[in-house]
Amino acid sequence: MAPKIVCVVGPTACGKTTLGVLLAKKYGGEVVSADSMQIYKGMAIGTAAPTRAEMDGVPHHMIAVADPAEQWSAARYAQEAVPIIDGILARGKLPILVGGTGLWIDAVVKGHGFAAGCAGGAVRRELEARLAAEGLGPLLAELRQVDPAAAERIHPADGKRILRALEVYRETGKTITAHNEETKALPPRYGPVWIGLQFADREDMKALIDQRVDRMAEAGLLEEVRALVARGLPRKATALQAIGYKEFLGVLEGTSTEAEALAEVKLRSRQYAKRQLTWLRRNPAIHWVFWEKDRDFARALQVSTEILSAEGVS
RNA sequence: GCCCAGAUAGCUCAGUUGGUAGAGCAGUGGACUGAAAAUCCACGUGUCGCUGGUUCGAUUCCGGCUCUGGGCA
Repeated sequence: MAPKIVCVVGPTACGKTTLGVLLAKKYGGEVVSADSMQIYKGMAIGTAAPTRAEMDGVPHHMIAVADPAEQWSAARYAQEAVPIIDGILARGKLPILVGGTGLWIDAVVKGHGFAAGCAGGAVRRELEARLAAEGLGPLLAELRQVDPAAAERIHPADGKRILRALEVYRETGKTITAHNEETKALPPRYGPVWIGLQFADREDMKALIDQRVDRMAEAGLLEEVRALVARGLPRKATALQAIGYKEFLGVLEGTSTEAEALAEVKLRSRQYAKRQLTWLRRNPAIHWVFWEKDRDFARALQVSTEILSAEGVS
């Protein structure tokens, strides 16, 4: 029987952090963050990483543990998060996975292993160079040769996935299609109880996102970005792809005003939240807690408690 | 007050040599197995400012009006 863990999910700004802490305190748990940007150091403001005060004495893992110059991946995350979760279980405590990066959570919960190959690897670099030189056509044709199923499944414009499919074949001699099938058959690592937070009205979510972005700016997002850049972070670093950072970089470089950047960050955050929802909606196991106008955490905790006891967590 | 230019999708605009219109952005939905805050896909009816006129037919041409820019007073 896979050990029980709790997963708190939902779009950005929906209150995952707060509910995670409340649950941890109630159940004697520890929070493991599953956030592809909070993982990096020096990005607390723009990623709305929990502060000391917000953590409220609850141990948090996988936040600000990575050098922003590095590029982390779902695979690397899972590699590091799984032992931490197992450690929490071994101490007789409840692991609470809290985060907005769906793929990362799945990578931990499911039996998934990722096939070999990684960003910056020789094969990847070679394929990227070919993509730049020849365009997608030849790569897609090659994929059709080695893995017709993948060529069929992946959209012909999705360069990233075509590239990865080819990479897997080159690195392992096995198709990504075969790899996915094998990995799908693996038993799940954990027995997750999914709690999803979401606004009943999209407008309320928008209002809260706007408010939160304004607060980030007040809290010194621009200075945070400046500090990252001052450390010599390369422009195309994954960490600088984070919403808020790439836009405020423009302010530092003089290509946009702070007001423009602010509006852009709000917009991108909204679109990001929508993508997160699309990812989560296909997971039928999630128990959704819908916020009305305001986020009523007492009620959310109450509902979560009922869900957890129904699922046998105590 | 006069002159000029605009007024078309939520926004910015294109267009129709007269046969009721289409891009980008936004929005909505979707995909997603080592970049995932990434990457990619699908979805376009709106009194074509109002009102007269010409016309078989006007969003398109003509007149008037309203509003918005800019200029002259």
